[in-house]
Amino acid sequence: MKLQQLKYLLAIFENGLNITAAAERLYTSQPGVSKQLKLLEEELGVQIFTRKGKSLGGVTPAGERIIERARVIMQEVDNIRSLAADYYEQEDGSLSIGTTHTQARYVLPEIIAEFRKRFPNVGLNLHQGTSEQIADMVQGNKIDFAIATGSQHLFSDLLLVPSYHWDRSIIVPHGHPLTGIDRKITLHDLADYPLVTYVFSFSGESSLKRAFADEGLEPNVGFTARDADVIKTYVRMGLGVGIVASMAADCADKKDLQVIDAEGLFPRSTTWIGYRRDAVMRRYMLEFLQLFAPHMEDKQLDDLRRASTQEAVDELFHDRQLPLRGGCGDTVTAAA
Amino acid sequence: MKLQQLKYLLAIFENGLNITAAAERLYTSQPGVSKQLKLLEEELGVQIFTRKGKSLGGVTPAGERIIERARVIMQEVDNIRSLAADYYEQEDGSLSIGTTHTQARYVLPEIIAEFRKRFPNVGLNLHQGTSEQIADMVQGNKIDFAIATGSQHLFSDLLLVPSYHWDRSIIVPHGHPLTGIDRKITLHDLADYPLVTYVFSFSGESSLKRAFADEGLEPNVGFTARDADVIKTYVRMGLGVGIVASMAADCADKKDLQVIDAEGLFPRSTTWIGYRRDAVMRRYMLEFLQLFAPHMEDKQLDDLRRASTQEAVDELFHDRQLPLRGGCGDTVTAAA
DNA sequence: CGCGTTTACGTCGTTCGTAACGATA
DNA sequence: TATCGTTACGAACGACGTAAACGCG
Repeated sequence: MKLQQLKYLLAIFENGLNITAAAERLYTSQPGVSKQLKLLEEELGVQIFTRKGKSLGGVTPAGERIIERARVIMQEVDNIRSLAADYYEQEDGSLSIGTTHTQARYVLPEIIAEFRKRFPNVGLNLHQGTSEQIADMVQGNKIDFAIATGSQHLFSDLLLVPSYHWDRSIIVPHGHPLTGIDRKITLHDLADYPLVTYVFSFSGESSLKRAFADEGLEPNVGFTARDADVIKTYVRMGLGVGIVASMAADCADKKDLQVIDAEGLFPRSTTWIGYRRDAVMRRYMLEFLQLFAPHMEDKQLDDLRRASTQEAVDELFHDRQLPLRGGCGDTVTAAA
Repeated sequence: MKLQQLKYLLAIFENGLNITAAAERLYTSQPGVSKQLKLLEEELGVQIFTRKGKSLGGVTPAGERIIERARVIMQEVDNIRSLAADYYEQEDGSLSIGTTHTQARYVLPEIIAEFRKRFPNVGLNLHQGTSEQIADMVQGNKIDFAIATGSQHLFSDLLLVPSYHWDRSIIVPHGHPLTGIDRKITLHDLADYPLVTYVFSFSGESSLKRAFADEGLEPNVGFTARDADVIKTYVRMGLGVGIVASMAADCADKKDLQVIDAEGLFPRSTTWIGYRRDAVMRRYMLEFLQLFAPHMEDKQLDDLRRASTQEAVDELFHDRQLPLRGGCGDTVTAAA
């Protein structure tokens, strides 16, 4: 058995049992991959894939279990490489982050700027998507970090570090009736207008809808979009009242949009950053983590390295104040 | 990086950083091992071992972590081989068991006889030792199963399956005063005589001493030995009253020794069988497990396969009756 | 000078890529 | 006939073992 054979095996599996495609991804010849697969199967004495004529048809039960194990092995091989590179004090490498639009657009820019300053030789890849798509990226081992809000159930392979809280903000065009109310806006006020907000996540229920339902109200959701910029565009066009993450209520928008703080109207959300529980983190990854969750002290970061279960991670933060991010993406204050 | 390099690395480490010894164990040439180590270090860009002149001096911090990971990898490689061999329906292989004298001498013989009948082509290795020695065997990955009583804390790498209970028996020469007592023997009765029993485990406290202490008595332990056969010999010589596991109060001894049941005098003990939590079990291993813990039904065996934490294993048995083993090694009855 | 590691080098087996072949839909 | 996997073969590479050199105690 050779590591290369296991690598080929995984590549074949991950390319839909197409040896040609796997060979291309591996930058090698197709007969080579074919042969190594055959050698592996011969050595083990089992078929890993069923054959449909000459094509691969499916994965045998033995194959499934072998693939599982091969995954662990390749992960550990990567870990050894990471470890070594870190001890070698090499500050190059690459960092792939899967995240949602709000984070990518309103929160990460300054963090990434700072990170680039500290690690100019680390390549950065930002992969944007829905929670589900990010979960897929995790599955395929495409990203080092996932950053999202809620949807914890999709990320059982990751350890999630709670990073900050945020509330929602209401955005309306200047002169909108809601701006005339001089007391605190209520859900009842909002229920009168068509709302423009985020597409509800496929999984997990919408905390927005729930907030209305708890007051016996039915929100009039006129339009949903995946990202705040689209929502703002439609709000500008007078299509409704926008409800977005406070971080997305950008200062720059105040020229043509009015931002109303909606703190207290909806449950506060918590954004987390997650990493594979079985992956070794390079030093620059730890630093990124600290940039993203700056409330973490060095000691906690160190404890985090040792934590291997979500419970252990939660334990580290359960009595901790997380920062609260407000408009313009700034950290406003510490939340209770 | 190659699997062979990792294998060599571990061999060097396990042979006290002596490359020559490692090469011999690997049935290969010493320069080959030396070279592969060097190549690995070069590829990773870190020293794994510190050098003392030309000899290896110690393990670097990076080396320690790399060795840890390499262990996992080699374990998974073994797992893949095991899996494959099982699917190939090969009923050969080998089974190494680490256990104590009592098990090896009084309990395992008939189990092993049955096992050999079912799997004549599986090589069997019985390694006998104290709990501590067995723990070392586990550490060095020398055994597939460990069988012992108590000492759970020594075996955190294993999943322990409780297998049966047993009580102690008192053995005395014929005509000993204790045989004249026609009520149930008490600890007070025993305290009058010098006792001959097992060497107390280094770790964990002696339940025997504790039982006496709970009644305000101080036992007069005259002599301790590691195994029941030695104890019996000294009891025959009139050196004291023997206290041994009931299984060891062999029927054959009744010619010259009298066996007095001590049920209730001392806390009941539980013998378990343990296997590495990260190892895949071959079919014959599962069957051995079932032979040793026959109260397990097929369904439980299947659940066991999936269990990955000790809690999950305990859960499977917490409302289960374990068999009770009595004199002559027979299973007497189900315990409450 | 013995012990253990590294270096040097010739041999042999393996991997790789190209090219040709075979099978399937 | 297009797609995909296997077989065949020569070139390049890498692993292994022997022999010899080196460093240390």
